Amino acid sequence: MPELPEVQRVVDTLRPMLLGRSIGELLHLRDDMVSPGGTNLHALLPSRFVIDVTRRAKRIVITLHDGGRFFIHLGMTGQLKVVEAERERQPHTHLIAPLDDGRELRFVDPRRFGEIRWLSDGDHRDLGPEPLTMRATVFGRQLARTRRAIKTALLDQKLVAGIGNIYADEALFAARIHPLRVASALSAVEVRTLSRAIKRTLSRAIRAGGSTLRDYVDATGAAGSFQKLHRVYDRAGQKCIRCRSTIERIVLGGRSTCFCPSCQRESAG
DNA sequence: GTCCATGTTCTTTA
DNA sequence: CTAAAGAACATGGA
Repeated sequence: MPELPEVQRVVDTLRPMLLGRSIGELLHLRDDMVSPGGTNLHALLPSRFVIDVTRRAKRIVITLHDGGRFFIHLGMTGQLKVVEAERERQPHTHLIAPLDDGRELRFVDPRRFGEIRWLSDGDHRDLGPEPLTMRATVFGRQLARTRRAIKTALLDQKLVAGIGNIYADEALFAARIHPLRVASALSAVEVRTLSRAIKRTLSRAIRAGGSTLRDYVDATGAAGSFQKLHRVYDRAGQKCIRCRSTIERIVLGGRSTCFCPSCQRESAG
């Protein structure tokens, strides 16, 4: 469920519900979801209050009043919600943190690809620039260093952080760049076009509340609607909205990749 | 039973 | 060193 737009949406809806709230004794914690191993959230969270909720890449970062910080990564199926305490618990709930307003912060993740990580200083170092605010020249410098396919490069969180399978395909379509093009072989014009396409696509997706394919909801439980605006993702076999050609699907880096063979030509000419 | 899935990381292979 | 391919993690839906 979660790429940058979905995570941003969770942060935006979570922030007003958490700011200034203090956390009580944890009611439930599956501690193998917590890293580094051995981190004792039962000791770290209670009686502290939340002063900030932000996003870095696909991570939801919560800052406490004494400077302690942790993040939650939603993996594929994670949900982070604030609900009334008496609300029935969903299966696969791995964290329940009671708040001082009668509500609870809950983390639900059936596939358990997500994680809760206590942050020590210097974390996030392994992540590339934020795509919404990066300069095109920085992006270009990153791309120039790799001969991988551009689609594969976009999914590399060290190269640029926050893009996943949906938005990589959608941004490449918007920029009319074939997913198999060698990253370092893109022209300066193409790099700028792609940089802009990424920002525009992500911004539109955030405005639409993200893409809900199956599980994704924001912190209030609301689904997104950007899936209705997908041009190529999950549209293999259907007609391109721009040229009526048939959208193709290939497998790249183990991920399915959808593109329009006519709008996104493989040779630069 | 099969295949596929919005993510990340590790291993093997070239 | 780069990077591609495959598997792994765990669960559920079609």
